[in-house]
Amino acid sequence: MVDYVKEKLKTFNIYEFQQDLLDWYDKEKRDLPWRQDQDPYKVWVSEIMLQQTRVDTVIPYFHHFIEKFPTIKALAEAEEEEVLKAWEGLGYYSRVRNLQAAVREVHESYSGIVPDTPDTLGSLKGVGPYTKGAILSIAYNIPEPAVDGNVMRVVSRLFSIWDDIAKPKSRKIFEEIIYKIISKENPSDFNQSLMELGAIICTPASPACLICPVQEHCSAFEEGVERELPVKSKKKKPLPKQISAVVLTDDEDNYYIHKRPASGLLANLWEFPNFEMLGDFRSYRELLTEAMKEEYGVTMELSDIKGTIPHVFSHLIWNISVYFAKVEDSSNTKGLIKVNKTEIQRYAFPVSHQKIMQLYKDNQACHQGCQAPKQE
DNA sequence: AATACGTGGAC
DNA sequence: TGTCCAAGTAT
Repeated sequence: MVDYVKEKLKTFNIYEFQQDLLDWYDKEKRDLPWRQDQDPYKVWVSEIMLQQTRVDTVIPYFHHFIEKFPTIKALAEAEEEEVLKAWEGLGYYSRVRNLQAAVREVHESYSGIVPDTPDTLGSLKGVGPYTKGAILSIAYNIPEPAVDGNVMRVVSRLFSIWDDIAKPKSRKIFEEIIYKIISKENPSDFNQSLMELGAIICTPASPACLICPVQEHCSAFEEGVERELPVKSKKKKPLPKQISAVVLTDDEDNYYIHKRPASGLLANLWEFPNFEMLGDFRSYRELLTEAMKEEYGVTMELSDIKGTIPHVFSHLIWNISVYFAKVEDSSNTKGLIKVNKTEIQRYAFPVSHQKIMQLYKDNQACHQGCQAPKQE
């Protein structure tokens, strides 16, 4: 452990800190659906969902997911298509593919019991250092650190730690501190209370130090630097890309859609056929027509652009120009699958393509409305 | 170590 | 409108 942390720990009253924090948590903790019990499976699902995702966003997904897949067995035996559909719109879709793979391993190799040892638990797909510690502590009451963004922010303020929390190696510093200060009597509530404090009081932009239950233990507050911490280096800007997409239909109102590869961006999700436009923007219609012919063997008459849908990822931006088209020969659609407008609801799409579908539906509704004005 | 991987909300 | 996220993991 580095010297400046050792120094801070000497004057840190661990027992009183635990008492103050846990008392506050008892009174103020939010009533969240994954806090009903300590079922390791439900704790696991909630921790995966909560990765890089806000509590308010997760709540409805958690209810639906647990209702649909209430147990390890249920999730292990479910179709991947159905599982992805339950995750639709949550983002970071590899999380749920890894979760199901790991749950299947637990089901088959560990009699359906979520492992309670760091090595075995950490060997499961999608279970990294944070999630491992969260499950061990929250579900099994084992005093392991669960260091996420909240904990790094809170602890960096408590001990005035100026290391850059965006750097991977910084996490070790925080884990060492947690090992020293974690409650051995109640590691479950201790870890959760630290995260809860970060979510409610010790927030990034304007921490509510005046009502903080552990204000008197906080080095950053004492020094008046709580707004300067934590140090977090910035990430680079997303790279913009021009995409053209086609809502391809036939005379029977079927859609022709494409399944994305099993790895990489939006893995295993469905999409409308689309291509990155690298050429001259004046010839995008021709580029798109050629690409559709080459990639899928599709010939069609392309509409004008019906709209543009921006989609911002963390590392890139799609500007999706949307076209409509009817297939000329529906037997010639290699690599696309045909679904009717009822069936299409069973397939999981990224949000950008849900918006494309909505654009198409709105356009149709308007069209019908114009042709058939309502009667008096 | 640095980058890929989603989305919607807050300021 | 732009910027920064929010209970991270895999490669």
